[in-house]
Amino acid sequence: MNRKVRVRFAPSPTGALHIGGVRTALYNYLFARQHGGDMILRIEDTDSTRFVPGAEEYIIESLRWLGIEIDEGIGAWSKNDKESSDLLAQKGDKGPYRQSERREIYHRYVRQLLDSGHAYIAFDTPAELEAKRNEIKNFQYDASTRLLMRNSLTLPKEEVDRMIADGTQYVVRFKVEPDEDVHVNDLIRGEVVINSSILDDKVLYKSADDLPTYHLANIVDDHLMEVSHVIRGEEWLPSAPLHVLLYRAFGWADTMPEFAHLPLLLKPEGNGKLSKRDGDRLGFPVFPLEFHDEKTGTVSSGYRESGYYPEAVINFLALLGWHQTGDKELYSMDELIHDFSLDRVSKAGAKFDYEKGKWFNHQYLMLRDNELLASEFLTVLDKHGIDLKSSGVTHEQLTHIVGLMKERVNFVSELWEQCNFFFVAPEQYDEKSLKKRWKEESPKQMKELYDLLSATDDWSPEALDSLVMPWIESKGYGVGLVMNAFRICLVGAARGPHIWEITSVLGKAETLRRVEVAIERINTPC
RNA sequence: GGUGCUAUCGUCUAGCGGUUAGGACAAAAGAUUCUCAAUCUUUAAACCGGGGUUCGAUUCCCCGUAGCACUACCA
Repeated sequence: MNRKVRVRFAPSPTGALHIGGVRTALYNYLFARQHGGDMILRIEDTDSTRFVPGAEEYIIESLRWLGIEIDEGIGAWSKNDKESSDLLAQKGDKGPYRQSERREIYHRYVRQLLDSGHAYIAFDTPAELEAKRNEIKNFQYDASTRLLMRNSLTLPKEEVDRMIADGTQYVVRFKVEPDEDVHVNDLIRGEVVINSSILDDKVLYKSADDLPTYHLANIVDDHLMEVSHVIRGEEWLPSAPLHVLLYRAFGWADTMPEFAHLPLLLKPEGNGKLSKRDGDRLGFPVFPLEFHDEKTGTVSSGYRESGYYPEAVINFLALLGWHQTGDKELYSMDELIHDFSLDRVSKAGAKFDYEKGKWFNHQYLMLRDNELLASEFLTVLDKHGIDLKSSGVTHEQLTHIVGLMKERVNFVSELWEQCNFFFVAPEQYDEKSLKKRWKEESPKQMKELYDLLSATDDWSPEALDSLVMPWIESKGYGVGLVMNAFRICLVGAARGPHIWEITSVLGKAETLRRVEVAIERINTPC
């Protein structure tokens, strides 16, 4: 079948888009781009009771942040766009792309199924169904039980018509013919066969809100929107045979899309698939962007706000369930588009390894230009109340500092705790470092060092090094002891970059001042 | 309970009948350094079990086991 590749990402606006959904979107996108096809975003809001305001905007904003473009549907955008302002703009001639706006279309197709005898009307109330479930073990609404129920198969036509006219609530159910092996060809798993007898007569439409259910809407829309490949989570695999049956019932079997069911993202610890609630419980984000739930008033952390770069999230996610032959780990979006293939997607679920996500961010942070990092760090400094000018650090120095320190952090925000001493003098001195590095003779040595340093005017790292090192040797002091005590004076702890890098940024006056303060403070315990 | 999917180091995975079973994250050790990191080197770490098929199975088939998913008028 040689038709144009068209895929869709079809989330429900029931809250924040979670990271598993992001990966599904990503795989769809990669597949579409690789084949020169279209990526459609469709909103599946057929459950009116679960709609969450703002969820659509959230989904689209997330995809934009990550660089997953949408060619058609809600929120269409491309990287070449100049910041299109309307987040929810629709694009494409197969719309509307929001299922709640497609009622008339679904009416038509429900009618078709009813007329062709593939579906029937059922009046059983939720309470009645519940009663049946209690009465009959493993009750299922199917060929073996449908004649026991209140539906258009068992009730006289006049009564059915009358009830509908009276406004009695009803649903339309799909009439599954029993005992037929339904074959589903899955691009990742191969052929899956399920006997139709285990399928129930799924509800396709509910009169209560005049909306179809997922199953009906999904098939009708994929057909009308000429979707060529359905790439979705594995949780849909059990209902894939039902979908095949629906395509057949509509007479669309020959243009049925191909299916690919993706392995699930699993919890890092214990069992089960990664859920929305796992995030802050386990200490990592499960959402791309921070999410404010207005109903519960809770805030869930997001990758963006946690300091992740989108390219790190993309790279990390791409490799959770897909891997090319070989050892390559770092992939740009373009490389992913080039290398991705559905037949190399793993079949088993992948535990979500958050630690590796950090490592990916570390990689991308190190690749980042120092100037850019410096400007990012500036906003972190600002949050800590640091103003570059008053701290006496120049922009050149900041860029230099960032360059020195970037390889030791995973996030820009971590830069603060690694190098705050460049901007503020230590308030207190680290207990452990003192114990190990500040000996009885340290105050005296520091005093001598103070005198030595005050006498010089050449403050370059090289000059200081060739001044101090021979001095230590001539005095017979331990290099480690002197340098670490010195470090404690300047930093407040035994950490940080090379000591002359620190003195060079601090300058002579500040360096001497810190030594002076330290000698006094450390000797007078309070 | 029923149905389906899945199964290589702790984790993500490479392997597509014959390999010392490879890489990465995490872990440990060492090197380096004035410190902490980073870096480099090294180490430890896996084919779920049982049957087949085969000269030969991690690889193919079956069974078992385990994990997961689904089993709504939710998607």
